[in-house]
Amino acid sequence: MKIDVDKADRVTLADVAEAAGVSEITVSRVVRGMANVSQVTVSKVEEAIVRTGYVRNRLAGAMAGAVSNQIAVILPSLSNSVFADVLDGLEVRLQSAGFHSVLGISNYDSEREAQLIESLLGWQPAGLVIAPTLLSDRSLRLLERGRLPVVEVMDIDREPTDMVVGISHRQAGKSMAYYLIGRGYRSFGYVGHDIEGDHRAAIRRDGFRAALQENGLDFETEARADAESSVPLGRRLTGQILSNGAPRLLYFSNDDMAMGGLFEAMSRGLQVPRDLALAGFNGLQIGQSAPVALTTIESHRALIGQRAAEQLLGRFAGSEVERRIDVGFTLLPGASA
Amino acid sequence: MKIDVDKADRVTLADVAEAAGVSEITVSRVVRGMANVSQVTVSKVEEAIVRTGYVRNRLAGAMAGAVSNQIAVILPSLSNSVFADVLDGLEVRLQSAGFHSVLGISNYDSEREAQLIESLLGWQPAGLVIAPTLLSDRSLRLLERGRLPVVEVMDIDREPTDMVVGISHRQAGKSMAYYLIGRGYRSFGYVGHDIEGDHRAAIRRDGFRAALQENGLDFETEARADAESSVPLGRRLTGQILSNGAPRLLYFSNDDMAMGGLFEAMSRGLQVPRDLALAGFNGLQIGQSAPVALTTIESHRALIGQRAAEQLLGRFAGSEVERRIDVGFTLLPGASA
DNA sequence: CAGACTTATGACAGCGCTGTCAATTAGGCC
DNA sequence: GGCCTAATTGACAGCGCTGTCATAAGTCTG
Repeated sequence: MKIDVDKADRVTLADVAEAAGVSEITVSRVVRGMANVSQVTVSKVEEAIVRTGYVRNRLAGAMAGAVSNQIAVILPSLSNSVFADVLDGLEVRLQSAGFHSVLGISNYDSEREAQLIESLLGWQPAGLVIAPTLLSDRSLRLLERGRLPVVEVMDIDREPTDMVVGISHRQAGKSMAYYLIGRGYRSFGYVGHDIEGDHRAAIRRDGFRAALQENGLDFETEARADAESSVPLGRRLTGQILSNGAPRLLYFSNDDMAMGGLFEAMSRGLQVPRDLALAGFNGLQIGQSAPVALTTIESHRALIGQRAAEQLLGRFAGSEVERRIDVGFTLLPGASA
Repeated sequence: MKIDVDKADRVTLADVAEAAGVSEITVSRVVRGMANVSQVTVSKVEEAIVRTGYVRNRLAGAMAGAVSNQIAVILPSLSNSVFADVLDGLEVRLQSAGFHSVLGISNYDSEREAQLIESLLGWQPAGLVIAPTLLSDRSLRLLERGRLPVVEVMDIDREPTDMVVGISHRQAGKSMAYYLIGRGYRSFGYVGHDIEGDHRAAIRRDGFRAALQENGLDFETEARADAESSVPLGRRLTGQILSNGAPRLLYFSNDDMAMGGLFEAMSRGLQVPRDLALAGFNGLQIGQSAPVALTTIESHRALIGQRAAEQLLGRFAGSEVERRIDVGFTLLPGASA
């Protein structure tokens, strides 16, 4: 009964074909905008499509062998605007090429990540973009078996399974340290969020520290918490550090944290950078608009998304593409350090 | 040739069935975790699945009549963290129920929105969540024909096609005005972004203004730009207003804009709220952590996403659900006004 | 105007899975 | 032990579309 009702009003290619007086395959060709159909037929079919209210069933299309226009996207989080930016960049390019993203949020959990990969792969997507958390062995096996283009995004500090687009977070950390040392700073502290989960933040910190050590320096203090990065967390940790005699400069795990630090300093009536200097990472717009513009590193997140999309599109088009794309970063010398 | 290769290493139910010495349908039941399979068989099949490296093909599953576990999600933008928050809330609930979202970004363009609806509907999703821009007639027709649960999110100020989850932006605007009038403010200005595209911002402004007029007041100045909302834009427009004798209080189209205003005021050495008072909308975390906490309205964005997900899940479970859910908003009395 | 193409259209099978219904086996009871 | 119910398992068709190959119609040459 219910099935009958469904059948009755679900419009299929066959219905359109009948309405237009042509065969299904011809309608299919019109729908897909293929060239080898005469103008007259095209008009007839288009009219029939409108009349019947046909909506293409891509499920069936993809099943029948045509490739899917879905791209699986796996990100660790969306509450951090960084990944929203990447997704935004991706979407811009993908959509204009007629693709959609199917989303999965791993929440920095490598088990969940594996589940997501498996589950999303089940939709036979045309490609996969992932900002990996840890990529368990199981995940890697799935990706390799998948026979589909895979782009890992964000950091290029390790060997990609297939392709990778991002920046070297180690270099980003080092660059900032060199810059600051060059500016004359000699006393450093670190303020970070949960860098177990966010390994890229950990790599930046390591890079920064390595550069310090090259110059016989090291962090004098570190404040860390097991929470996701946020402005209030940055503020709280900075407060903690300031209570016990702060170093000259604080390096933050990212701009959210650094904004918290800046706010805390302002609240205490400190002069930035005279009394306390601050540096972050990401180049968030808000940091650049602050009364004291943040010294930070612009990580070109949307560009990473766009490039990732282009890598996939290139592969689909059959062209040879680079396996590793470094979009580079830009040090933004603000007023905060 | 190529086809042969594909066939050779694409593992299907049939392969697993053979490996386990049972029928396809039995494997299918195991994969779907159905109850009526004996323990012995389940183990045999699970072993075979691992051995063959089988990955479920949901495309075929959905085609064969089982419902899809995909939810179409259409948002106007992702660069605004507001929608990222909604999406985040959605994902939390959907993922734990085994659903995935297929994403579309309309970029506040109603033509694009219609295209996206049509295109995403082609994947036969189980449900649709949309933060509508304008919903052209064509879009509405598609939604009605779609015979699938639809949740419109963000504002409940107009009649829903099916279900709606959000808040009344008109009320939000009014509430803020009442609060500020109650605090003794009598001189108001408005600073806004492109409210042609963002009709919700327009509604808030209208509500605010209506409340002013109830009290014989009105905006003394307005500064607007045709751009998306952003901190720098807020800063720039505030600067403009301040150059020609500002009103006592500035009402901003949202918190991003208000943060810009706050920064501009600070940069000019103004005391907030003594010299200039500011109010925003959204309750962004950063505004609450600022040295002068922003007076604003918390719009519970993640909650909207979660509730939208629950509406869909409720429908799938066959339960009767409300057509209209007002998640409410919370006025956050900050120090800025 | 025959022969060689090019263009337009269609028939058919099958993608991998699941709903339906039937068949088989096991367990319980008098 | 025979009959009945419950638990397992399987056969079969078909979801809506597109790739492949075949056919029909039109276009050009010399």
